[in-house]
Amino acid sequence: MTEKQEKIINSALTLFAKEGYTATSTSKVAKHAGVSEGLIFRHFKNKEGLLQAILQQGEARIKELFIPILTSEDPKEVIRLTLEMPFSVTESEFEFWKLQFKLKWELEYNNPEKMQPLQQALMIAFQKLGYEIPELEAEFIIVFLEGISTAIIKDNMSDKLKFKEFLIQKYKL
Amino acid sequence: MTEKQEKIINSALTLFAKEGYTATSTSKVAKHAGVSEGLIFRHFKNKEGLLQAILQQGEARIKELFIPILTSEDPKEVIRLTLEMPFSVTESEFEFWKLQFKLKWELEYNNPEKMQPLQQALMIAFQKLGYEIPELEAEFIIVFLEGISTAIIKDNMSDKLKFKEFLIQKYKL
DNA sequence: TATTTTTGCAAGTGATCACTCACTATTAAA
DNA sequence: TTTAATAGTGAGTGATCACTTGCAAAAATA
Repeated sequence: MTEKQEKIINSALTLFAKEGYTATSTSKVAKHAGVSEGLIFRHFKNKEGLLQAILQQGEARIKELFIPILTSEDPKEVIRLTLEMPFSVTESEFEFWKLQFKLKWELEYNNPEKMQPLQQALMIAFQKLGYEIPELEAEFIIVFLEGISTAIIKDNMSDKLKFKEFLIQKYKL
Repeated sequence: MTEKQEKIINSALTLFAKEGYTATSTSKVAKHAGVSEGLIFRHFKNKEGLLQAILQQGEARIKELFIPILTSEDPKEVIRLTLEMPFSVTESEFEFWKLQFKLKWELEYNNPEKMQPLQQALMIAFQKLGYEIPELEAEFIIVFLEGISTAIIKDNMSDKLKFKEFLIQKYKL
């Protein structure tokens, strides 16, 4: 991975997350990265290839965030870590996180199965805690996660800290 | 409103909701509607004007769906009707509903204040029911609504009916 | 050191973009 | 029935789109 190659990926991530994939031209990416437009196609074949490179690189980073949740034996910790996740996305991951949501609507990128290991872990956690319908409790959290994430990315939440504490209290974690 | 004008609006709504606003060209809209491309600009000035016409027309229809919730005196009914809303979007409103979500991410259309009357009504409902922190309970529902809507539009919900019943039971409605 | 491979750029390519313009057909008012 | 306004068309416009090509510089390999 050359220095210019990384600059292209970073610029593209920034612009795709801000303006959207379709609305961002390859010439804009090149200008932002300070390289010739042709170089994008030399390295990534086409615009779609550039996007895939960004996604591949980002998903590798995201996967690590799931490890502590999926390996925990304590059911309350599983639920707490899951609910806290959207509140603890770092500045550096924020752009990639936002891009994921944009792509879900802009292109028809639909892979809910990405969430399934988490949903399974949540179900087991609720089972351990004696909830009546653990599958639906787990699905409830997954569905709710989408709402929290949107509210945080769009900065529509009145008080993040208060809301987080409210959730923890609601599930007695 | 001429017949061709309506055809343009309907075609644009369909295509914008399916392919996205930026990715849908005015020539595509014209072809789908069976009119000349120039007519779009005669009637709506530009592409943005066409979008605004769609939004204006749709929002008028949507507002009516909120009336029964906002006028109800029964707190349990307020909450139940709110939670049931995403499950009862009719076939004919589905496209417009989907478009709303697409635009929220594609363009930076961000007007959370549209939800505020509903959030206020929910807060009062939770207050009447004696909940400890009614403001956060109301915000919780609003945030959750985003998640349910996404799951339904993207068809990611295992069993809509079961999930709806689960929600009603959860709030003892 | 000589040769090959990779990296990079500038200047293109045709296609498509949103939009305009000159003009005709239809409708409505005078 | 004449006049004026509106509805509608089709062939354009320059700008921008994703992408290609030819060639030079740099780096890696021999």
